Amino acid sequence: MRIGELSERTDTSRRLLRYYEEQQLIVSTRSPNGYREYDERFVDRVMQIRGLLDAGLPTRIIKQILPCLDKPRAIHFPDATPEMLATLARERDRMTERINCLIRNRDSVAEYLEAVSGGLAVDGRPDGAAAAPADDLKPV
DNA sequence: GTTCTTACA
DNA sequence: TGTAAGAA
Repeated sequence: MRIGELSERTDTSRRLLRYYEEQQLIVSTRSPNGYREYDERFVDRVMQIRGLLDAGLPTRIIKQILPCLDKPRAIHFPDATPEMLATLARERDRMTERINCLIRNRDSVAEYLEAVSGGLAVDGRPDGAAAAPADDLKPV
């Protein structure tokens, strides 16, 4: 597929896709006309990259750990250098810190919301009816 | 019409 | 990251 389709399917701008490629987070082949051609599997790959980016990891780090995240279940100690393991552990801890921070802020906002709108959610829906993506952070 | 590169904000 | 220009 060309960049346009990958862009739509991953909800990522063409600009960003080219940038990711520049940072070597993804690769592509070229059609005779020069257009970038992507394999089906890159849809998932881009999604994962976005997730890591959203988690606050710099592209520099993502480039290093992406290969390992491809097959987390597989036992490939071969390329698991001590430096990389340390990096992963460090990033994991930073993620945990952010999650805790988000939870605190979410709870603060929720508390404020409940204090003002007596039982009526700001969006008009009954309390709790609104989607709460932040809940995905709880399991930590 | 879609994509490419380069460059600027 | 977005957007613009000029070419393919």
